[in-house]
Amino acid sequence: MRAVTIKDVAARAGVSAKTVSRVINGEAHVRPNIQEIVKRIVAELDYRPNAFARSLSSSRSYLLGLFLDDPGSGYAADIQLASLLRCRQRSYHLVVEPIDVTSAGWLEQVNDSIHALRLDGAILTPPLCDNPDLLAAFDAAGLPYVRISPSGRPERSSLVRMDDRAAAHEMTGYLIGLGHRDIGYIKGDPAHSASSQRFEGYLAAMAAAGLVPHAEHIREGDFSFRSGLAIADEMLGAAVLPTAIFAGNDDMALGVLVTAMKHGIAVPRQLSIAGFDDAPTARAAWPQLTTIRQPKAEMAAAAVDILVDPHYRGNITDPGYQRLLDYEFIERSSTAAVDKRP
Amino acid sequence: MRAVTIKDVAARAGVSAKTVSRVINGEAHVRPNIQEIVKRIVAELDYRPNAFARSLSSSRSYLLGLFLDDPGSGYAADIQLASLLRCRQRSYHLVVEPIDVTSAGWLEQVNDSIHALRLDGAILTPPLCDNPDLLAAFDAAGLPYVRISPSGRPERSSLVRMDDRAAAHEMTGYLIGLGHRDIGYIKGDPAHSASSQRFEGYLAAMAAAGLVPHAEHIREGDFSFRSGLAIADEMLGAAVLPTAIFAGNDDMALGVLVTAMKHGIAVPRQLSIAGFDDAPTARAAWPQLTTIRQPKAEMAAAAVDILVDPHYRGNITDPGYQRLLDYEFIERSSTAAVDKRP
DNA sequence: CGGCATTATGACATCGATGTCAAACATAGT
DNA sequence: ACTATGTTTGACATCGATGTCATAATGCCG
Repeated sequence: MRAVTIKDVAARAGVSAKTVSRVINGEAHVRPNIQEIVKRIVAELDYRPNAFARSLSSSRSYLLGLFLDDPGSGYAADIQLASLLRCRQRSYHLVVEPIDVTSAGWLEQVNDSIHALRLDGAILTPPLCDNPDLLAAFDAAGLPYVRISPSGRPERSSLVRMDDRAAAHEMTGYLIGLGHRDIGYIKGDPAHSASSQRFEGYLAAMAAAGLVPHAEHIREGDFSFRSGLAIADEMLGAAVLPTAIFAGNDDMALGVLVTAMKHGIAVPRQLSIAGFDDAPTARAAWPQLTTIRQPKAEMAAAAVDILVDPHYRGNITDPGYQRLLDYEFIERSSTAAVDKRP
Repeated sequence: MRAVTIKDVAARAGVSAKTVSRVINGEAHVRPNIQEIVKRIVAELDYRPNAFARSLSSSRSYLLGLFLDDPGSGYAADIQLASLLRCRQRSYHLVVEPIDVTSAGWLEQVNDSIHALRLDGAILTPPLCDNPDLLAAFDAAGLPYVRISPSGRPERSSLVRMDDRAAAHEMTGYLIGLGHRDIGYIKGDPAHSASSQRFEGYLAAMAAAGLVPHAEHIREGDFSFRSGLAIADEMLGAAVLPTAIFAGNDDMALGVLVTAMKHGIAVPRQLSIAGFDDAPTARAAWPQLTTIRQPKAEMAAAAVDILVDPHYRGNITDPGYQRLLDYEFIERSSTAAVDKRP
């Protein structure tokens, strides 16, 4: 029942443990025929290197940490799955670390993980990627990290993002193109930098079309379905209604959708609704939401790639380590040309 | 920048490394005043044991594996988060392993994880917990595992579950109590044993009330929103409509809800809809779904507790290692007394 | 105060891999 | 044939903790 070790393989193959190690790690300087023999024995014995022993001696852990703020969200799930799969391809493992910055001692917990597990790298999702204390802890530990969609400071670390501003600009332009002039906007959680970037895109597009947003039709939510519900309830109960509402994410857009139904407002005939994120529920809703697809899987995979890249350490300013990925505009049935009839 | 090791602590405290080890692991036979000194030095130097070294020498990895079939689902997210938090409390770490049993070489991948990481235990979620190949792999490796809601074979391993049958029975009884007689049922994915258990509960409750289900109103979906949509579309387009539909999970129930809206059928006045799971979307929908809350977090935590219990190894038949947790019936607004008017 | 059980402590081997370095071997050039 | 150079190979130390076991210190008793 004892596990097979490198020595067993070495003995059986008639070579030293070091040579087996060389073959396994694809190092140079091993005669081809010996390589073959070793590989055969490895397969025969079903040998698998012990990750702990390897980490201990090589001081690499082959472990990446994924730090999440809200692990229950669909966003987190997508990022996690994609990173996991990419890690597997690169024979790394992923350790998921949900962080609750409101709990006492959270920083201590982060340090525990970093040091006990000797992580080789970390992936930070919003809004953690903008938390100065957290970044300081990583810097102090000398742990390389990649931020996904951070708010700024590109010089601080490598990062992976999409252009939220441009996407929101495009969506707003699309609504304007449909003939909408009074377009409401629901901002997201101000803790997320994406919220302001998206809002800026909206404002810029409105300004470019010479439109002035109706003050009552610009609100701030927190990215939750619930906040979408509440805000829409106020907005749709008022005297003057917008003909379109652009929400900072799909969850809030769905809140608007449900509220519109409750108020007997037909979507998209009387009200167009646009979201952001392409959450699974965006497709599940009826009518399906027009939205922006974030390249979440691609961002996660790119983050892993950067961290495991052997040339990576240190040179974060290399443009290859500052990736901008493409979003996708998705037109579905929650938006339509403005209804001209009185 | 070199990390602090146990030797550093030992030297500074004027004791041997072994004594430091004893203090850290709370072993007996260390004089109280020495314990204090060591603890002080540990804090001063901010020492943290290297998990790899510890695992290597103790042949315990302090790692638990969570094996998931559909990592994107809300169910998976809930289980994962709860296990993660409990692992942290017990100073274990969790490695999440999504398994795609349709992909080639999945079993090989599982074996890799088991052996390379030397997992101390595994948590299996449905439907993986019923996969004979997977269980065989764990047994062969001598890896203890806890199954969450398995279909049966309680003698095979310790397990944690709730009574799906009783819950479905209760829900059906509740609908009957509201005056419903023609209650449709949408079965879940037959690969999940919960599907049949819930269906049995439904059948038993109907039989107990002397009701015979309308053959056309019993269908089989696959737990997806989409399948709920399709099935409801057929059922609600027919001549004879049920007055209530009980779906095997919330996603399908939501499909029914959306379809009812599309057909202009008022919920719950003309049609009562009940779900199962208490998915987040069940509360988000409008009207909110009447459903059954599964004790997912409690099940996950219990699974972790069992695995890290030092008395655990082997004696799986101990009743403490076969836990049945309580579900909760949640009445919301998608169900109502049957409308007597013609 | 001596004898004996018990507690406290540390020296040393060990877990299973990789890093270092020197020795053995091969190849080419003169 | 004899260096000079480069390629293969393995012995041994090492990573940082814990397990084992021998020994030192202590406590208790008559």
